[in-house]
Amino acid sequence: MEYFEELKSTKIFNSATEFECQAMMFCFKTRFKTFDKNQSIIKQGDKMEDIILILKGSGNVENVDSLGNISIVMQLKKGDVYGVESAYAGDEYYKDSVIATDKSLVLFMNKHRLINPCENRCKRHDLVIKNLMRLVAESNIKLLDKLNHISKKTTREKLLSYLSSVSEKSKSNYFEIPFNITELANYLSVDRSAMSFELSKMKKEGLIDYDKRQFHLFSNKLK
Amino acid sequence: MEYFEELKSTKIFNSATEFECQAMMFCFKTRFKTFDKNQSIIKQGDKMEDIILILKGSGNVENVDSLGNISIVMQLKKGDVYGVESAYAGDEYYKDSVIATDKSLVLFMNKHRLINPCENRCKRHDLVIKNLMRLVAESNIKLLDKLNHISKKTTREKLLSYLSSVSEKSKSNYFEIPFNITELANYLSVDRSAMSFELSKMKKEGLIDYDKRQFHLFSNKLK
DNA sequence: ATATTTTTGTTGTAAAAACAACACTTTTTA
DNA sequence: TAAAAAGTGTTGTTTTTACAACAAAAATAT
Repeated sequence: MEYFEELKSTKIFNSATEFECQAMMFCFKTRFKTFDKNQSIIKQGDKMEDIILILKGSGNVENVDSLGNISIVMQLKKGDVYGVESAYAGDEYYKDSVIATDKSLVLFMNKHRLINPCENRCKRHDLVIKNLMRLVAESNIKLLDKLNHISKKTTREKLLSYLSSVSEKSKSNYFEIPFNITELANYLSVDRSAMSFELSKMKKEGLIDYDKRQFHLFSNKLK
Repeated sequence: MEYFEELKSTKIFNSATEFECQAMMFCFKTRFKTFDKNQSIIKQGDKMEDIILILKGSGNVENVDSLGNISIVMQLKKGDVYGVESAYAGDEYYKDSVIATDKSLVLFMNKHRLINPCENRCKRHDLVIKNLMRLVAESNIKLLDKLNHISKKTTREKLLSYLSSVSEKSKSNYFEIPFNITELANYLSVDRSAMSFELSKMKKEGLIDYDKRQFHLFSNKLK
């Protein structure tokens, strides 16, 4: 079966055999599709038919509001899904776009087939739902994390909250962030130039050092 | 069985019989507890043992950061749970407080017992997990909603984004918000006095009208 | 390898927000 | 029902932000 190895390595299909996977692929009416960097995997406003699973590569969930402001809602890595909450909420249209940030392989699964109890009684469906639960819980954590950062009043506080959290996750004061500067500004919902200015200021003050996506946080200076 | 009616009316236990509920109460090592308005149901930083379910009343999930700023993360209503994501993430301590906003009845369920496959093979456990999934998905939606509001640049935009969303949900331009003014400021992460000032300004401009928690949105004026 | 596009840092200016202080109102409590 | 506490609206001041514009650097495409 094509792509079985990729499926096997995700949290959602991890415990299924090749045969079971094949049955589910049929049951969920799946399609595999590849995307180049910067291609749209999902377009905000399009009719929502599928829940997607990233099998290779990565993507950004982006939202454009009525004034044209772009916000990066969250990032998707290998094994992540997008659309589960919306499917449960019964949304008809995608509320965000998903843009590939690398060459990517994506699995599209029919949302009704995936979240509703299976008439075909395909053996592993219940287990997949259980696995999905863990993924949705993780997505929740990501959102809470982001909320924590952007709830801060000043740009500096937002930056420090974000950088500290990445630093903590990587268990080091030296770490790489998964955004470029422009994207980080969109993620933190601040003006890019103002943020860039604030970063330089923090560098001058000896709070942080950085080059491209590489950061060093002088945590001893953060009283 | 005590409180069976309350359990029955929640999404998570909705499909279980009294006997099954009783078994699960034992299996999840549950405790029922009542709270007065403004009492702490959960204290940020306390050891996390339980996932809670609101059976009567309501509560606010609040987070206090290192600078003392209070943020209302989300609201919990009857049938809502708190702590599922943290349990999956393996958090040891509660990351937020939950404060009763009414006289409330709360069910405490041991987190390990709830989220792990059941050795006792208690019949309905799988179904409960599936129901839980829907709740976590809903909580996800709430967070995305909030994120949408506070990602806006100005206080006015935040207010309009929030008020529009409440208006939409209540399908009317006249609606009641579930916050007082101070709480709304904490929810939107803006300064209370500045927000109060902005609200008056919007009232003067004829964009909105309000009194206490009652709002009227003149949507025709919002270009 | 060169041209083109995108990203980045910097600046000045105008707008908006936070903060602090205070009087007044409403709600809670004893 | 009186006293205390909590919530609200308003104001002036200071700090911070957004916005616009531009040059330089880096990344991408041809």
